[in-house]
Amino acid sequence: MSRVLLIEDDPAVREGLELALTGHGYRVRAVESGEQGLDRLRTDLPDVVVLDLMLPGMDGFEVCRRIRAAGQIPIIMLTARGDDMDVVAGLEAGADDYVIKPVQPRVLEARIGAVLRRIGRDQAELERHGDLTIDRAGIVVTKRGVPVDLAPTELRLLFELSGTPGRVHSRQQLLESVWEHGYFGDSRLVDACVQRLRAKIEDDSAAPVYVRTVRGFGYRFGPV
Amino acid sequence: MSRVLLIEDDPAVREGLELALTGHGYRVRAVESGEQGLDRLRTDLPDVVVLDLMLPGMDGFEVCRRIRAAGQIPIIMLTARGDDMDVVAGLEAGADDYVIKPVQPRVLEARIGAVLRRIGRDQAELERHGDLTIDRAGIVVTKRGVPVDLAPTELRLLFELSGTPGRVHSRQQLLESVWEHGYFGDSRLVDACVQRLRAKIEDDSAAPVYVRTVRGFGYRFGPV
DNA sequence: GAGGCCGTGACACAACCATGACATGGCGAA
DNA sequence: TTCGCCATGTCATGGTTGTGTCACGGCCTC
Repeated sequence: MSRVLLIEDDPAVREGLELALTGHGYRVRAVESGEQGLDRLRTDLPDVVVLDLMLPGMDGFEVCRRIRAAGQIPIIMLTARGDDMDVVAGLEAGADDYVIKPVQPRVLEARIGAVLRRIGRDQAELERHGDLTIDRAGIVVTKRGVPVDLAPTELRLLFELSGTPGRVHSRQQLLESVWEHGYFGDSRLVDACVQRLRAKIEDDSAAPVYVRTVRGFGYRFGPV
Repeated sequence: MSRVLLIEDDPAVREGLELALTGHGYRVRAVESGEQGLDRLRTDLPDVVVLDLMLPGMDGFEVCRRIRAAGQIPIIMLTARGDDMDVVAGLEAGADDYVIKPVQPRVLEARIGAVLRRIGRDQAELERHGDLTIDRAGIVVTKRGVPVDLAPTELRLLFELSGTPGRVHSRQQLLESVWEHGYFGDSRLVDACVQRLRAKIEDDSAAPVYVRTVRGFGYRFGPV
């Protein structure tokens, strides 16, 4: 089931499209401004963004550029009939496709389907946590777009922690889930691995942002 | 330099677009009927087809379907303003994109650019991955135009890996998908096959570009 | 201020992978 | 049919990289 982020200020259009898309099996998140859309982007990780060009506040082109900067989520623009120059500008701002208003739900569905087919199984599954991007399928972690070179155990540890952000994992739990085979040794092993991981993903490993220590309990990924 | 096959019966539009596209660095072949277009398709191997829907003789939808049947060359439709149902039908017939008449050359160029950019990282009939071209239908792999002689298992391995570029395949997964029959033996078998494959497709098998090792996890085709 | 908890760096060995050699078996050519 | 080639699986070797352990020292908490 694919997730669609719909950014459209006109309530009638928004609700109509939301209904139509939901009815066709998409999970839709509909918001009414670019700012809200960019907020949602970080938490919802949609597979495709449908973006109205004419928005109050931040305009569609700016939103488009910012979404592009954040990753490779495909963008379908909604544009007023006849504004060919808008189309050109939108495509140059990084949009993948456009649909001319008034929008026929069937047309939009066809376009979304086409975009998803193209993107396919490739990059549908990127997790973003602040500056960090985690691609579990590709086993790639990037920070601000730069790949980070992590060892296997460090990767498994990061995957485990980032799988449930905000939750504290005890050393014992981590030994069982990351190291798998019943482990007898010192639980300080986890500390060592955390340290190596921090050295690679944190800006300042003395003040970690991603992997935080919860004194007396274990480690937590992400926000406080 | 990309090749465009333009199928358009109106001489004024045809010549105007031909001129504009040529001026922007495309090699354009312009014909005036679907039949001529299909003929040209075989000899010219264009990177993209621009197809008018309203054609004398064989109509655009039929041409579209036949181009699709012949391969995965992307198709951009030219459609009359306001015919949303034509758009849907065109997309269902296999078109990748559409532009509404009257056509602004800049719009068409942007659409062609967008389509070609997508192909770049996606797949046409021939998948291109850097210097490597994979023709799954013809079971042919060429490198810089030179056919590479691969053994059956090496081919299956390459197909499996390149089918999901960027995704890491574990040795176990590969044993199941490439070797099929429930396999007990050493998973180092995969290593051996990878090594043989590399010897044939990599420039420097010590610094592989196509099939990369992901230590502790498996192998990945393509980009980092 | 004391005790416990954690971060840090060093180091040895263990795991992992590339490589080449070799045995086997299937298939086609003569 | 027989021979020979080629594809494939197995194994041993060696180099590289990752990992577990330890000891020390700092910091937080009580």
